[in-house]
Amino acid sequence: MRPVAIPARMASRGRRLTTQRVVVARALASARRALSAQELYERITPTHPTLGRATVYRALEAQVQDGMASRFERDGHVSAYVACDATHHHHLVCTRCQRVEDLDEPVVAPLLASVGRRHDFQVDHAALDFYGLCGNCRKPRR
Amino acid sequence: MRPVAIPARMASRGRRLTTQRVVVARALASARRALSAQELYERITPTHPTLGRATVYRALEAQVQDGMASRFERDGHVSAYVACDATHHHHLVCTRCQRVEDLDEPVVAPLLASVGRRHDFQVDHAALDFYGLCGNCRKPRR
DNA sequence: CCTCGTCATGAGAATCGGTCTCAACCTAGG
DNA sequence: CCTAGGTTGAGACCGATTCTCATGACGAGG
Repeated sequence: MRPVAIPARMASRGRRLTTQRVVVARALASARRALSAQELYERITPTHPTLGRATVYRALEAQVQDGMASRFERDGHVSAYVACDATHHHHLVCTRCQRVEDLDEPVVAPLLASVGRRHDFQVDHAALDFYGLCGNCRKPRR
Repeated sequence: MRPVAIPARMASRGRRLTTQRVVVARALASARRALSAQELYERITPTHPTLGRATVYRALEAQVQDGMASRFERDGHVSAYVACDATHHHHLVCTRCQRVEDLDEPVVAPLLASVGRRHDFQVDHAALDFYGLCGNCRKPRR
């Protein structure tokens, strides 16, 4: 599914490699869509009943810091996370099915240039994600 | 400051015109930047000590629904609000000083077109706000 | 300008993500 | 092995927002 060994990407900056973090990382990577910490916790609990809620939050935070995941704001003040590779890019998050697509740099670059030209404003690259409906969710429901 | 009579814009859809909502609307309109409900509450309390916190939240929600304000997500799962006119547009929110600039349709249109062309994805117009640093906040601090 | 049906309000309790605390534990380096 | 220091799990804690419910006010229709 994701040939890159997850553990290999978790050793950064004196961060220790623990089973818990690997479990969380695998669970997120295999989801292929945006999940909240709570949702992830519920997916993990059945197979790892002793893994604590706080550990999930901490593991997700670590992944975000290490560039292995990005965080989104979902409606209702909830954070959602998606696994992503370390090369920076932006995302299209479907607000209905939570599926995430990558949005490449060339698509957003003109926008940033345009904003810079018209307004004196530096858009935060890390905050540049877009929400909406994917093709599937836009089809008329039966 | 804002010549349009606020009360006149608050009568929509059988919504009652109460002093409390006018107070909240005026306070937000005169702020000219993004404020959280709590911040707004604190600005209102000195002059209207009996106005309840819940009322502020409800008034802000009503304003968002009626197109008199937009809501942003600030770090820490806090909502922030800005007064805006009913004609739709997007915003540049400075994450440091919370000042808000308007971003006109012509600037974002090419982006939406580009996304539609490359990915089958309909970006939610209402969710299209950008965060970053305004010119002022980007100047080197002394 | 009085009445009534509703919707709105205020105060505090309740929720609910998320974070913090701390003792026990484990990883990595020597 | 042994130690130092990052990690963990449980539960307490926090802070923003929402809910509850009795009371109060808006405003349409007499």
